[in-house]
Amino acid sequence: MKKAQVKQLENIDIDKFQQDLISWFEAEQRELPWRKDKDPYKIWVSEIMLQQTRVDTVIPYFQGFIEQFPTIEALSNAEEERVLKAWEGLGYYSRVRNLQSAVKEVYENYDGKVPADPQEISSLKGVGPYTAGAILSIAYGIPEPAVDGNVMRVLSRILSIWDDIAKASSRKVFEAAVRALISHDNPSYFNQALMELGALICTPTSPSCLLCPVQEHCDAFREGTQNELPVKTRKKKHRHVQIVAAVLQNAEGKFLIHKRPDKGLLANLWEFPNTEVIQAFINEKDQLNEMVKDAYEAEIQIGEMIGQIEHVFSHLTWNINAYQGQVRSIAKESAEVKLVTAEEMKAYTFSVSHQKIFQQFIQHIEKEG
DNA sequence: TAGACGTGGGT
DNA sequence: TACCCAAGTCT
Repeated sequence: MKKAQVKQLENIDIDKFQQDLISWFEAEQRELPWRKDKDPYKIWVSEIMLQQTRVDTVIPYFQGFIEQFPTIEALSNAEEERVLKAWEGLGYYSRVRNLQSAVKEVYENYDGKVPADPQEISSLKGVGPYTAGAILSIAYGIPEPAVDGNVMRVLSRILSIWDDIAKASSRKVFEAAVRALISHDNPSYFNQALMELGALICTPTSPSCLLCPVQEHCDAFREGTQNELPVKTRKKKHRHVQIVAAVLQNAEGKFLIHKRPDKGLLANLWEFPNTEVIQAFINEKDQLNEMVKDAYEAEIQIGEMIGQIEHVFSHLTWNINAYQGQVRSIAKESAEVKLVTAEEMKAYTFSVSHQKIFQQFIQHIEKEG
């Protein structure tokens, strides 16, 4: 397949291709908040948010985040709890913890300036090959490839590259192609145009080839193979986990919440007491009771079920049976285990799954009157 | 290298 | 319902 790729590269008029692509981008690019200036910090924030996330979803988060943390210094000095709160609902929460960690690194060791060196910027937490290339090209005009899913889709079609883009090893094939094609006059627009083309024209299903500014350069269009490319093997189906959870209140009406561990799923986010249901055990209420007694040294009374929730992650599904109940006593309040009022709870960051549990609780209360 | 890591939207 | 998809990175 490498031979074929080199062959297609030789068929391309690179100057014309760059010109057609960039002219189209200049005319058709969307107005996006992170395109207003070239502040490397803002470009960086936007690129992290955009990872595996739609533009429409990111826009309000980007604006709120930049408002709260407008500079490297501001983010560097912010409390993690506030930073997580600004990310609440965006998903892949390790992104923002890595971002803050990397921003601190830049603040302390790079005089507060995002490094313009490929090796230095790539050493920052959460900055992989795509993000490094995106920041270097967009903020600094350095001709480095920024290969994301769009770029692989677009170039697989233009150059007839049949490598499986689901495999990590394929990325370097596309990086080599970009290095051969990229405009050294305007690497920023070149990279952004490739991605914009993938988002607006060269879409995964039913691409708009008739509107494509680089149609004449596209091997897939010539061959009629645009619906077969890119090659992407499918993932295995994920597992389901049964969860029992409870919204518990003490006599004053305060809610018992718990901070998750600093590694793994939903790291450092807050949650309502819950545990995985082990089949070969007693009933689920008793299992939750045991967990709460062991982990929080609390005595609780679990009452009615308030709802059943299915929450789908990318790699697993939680089927949650949610209850309400009371906290009779608790020996160990701590930095990770707290009793808080509904108002105080708003300052804590919860995953969407646990927000759903609380919504069930509210609905149940309203229904009871 | 493949699986972990979120969420919401589309078919 | 059950996939797949969206500007990836880490382990």
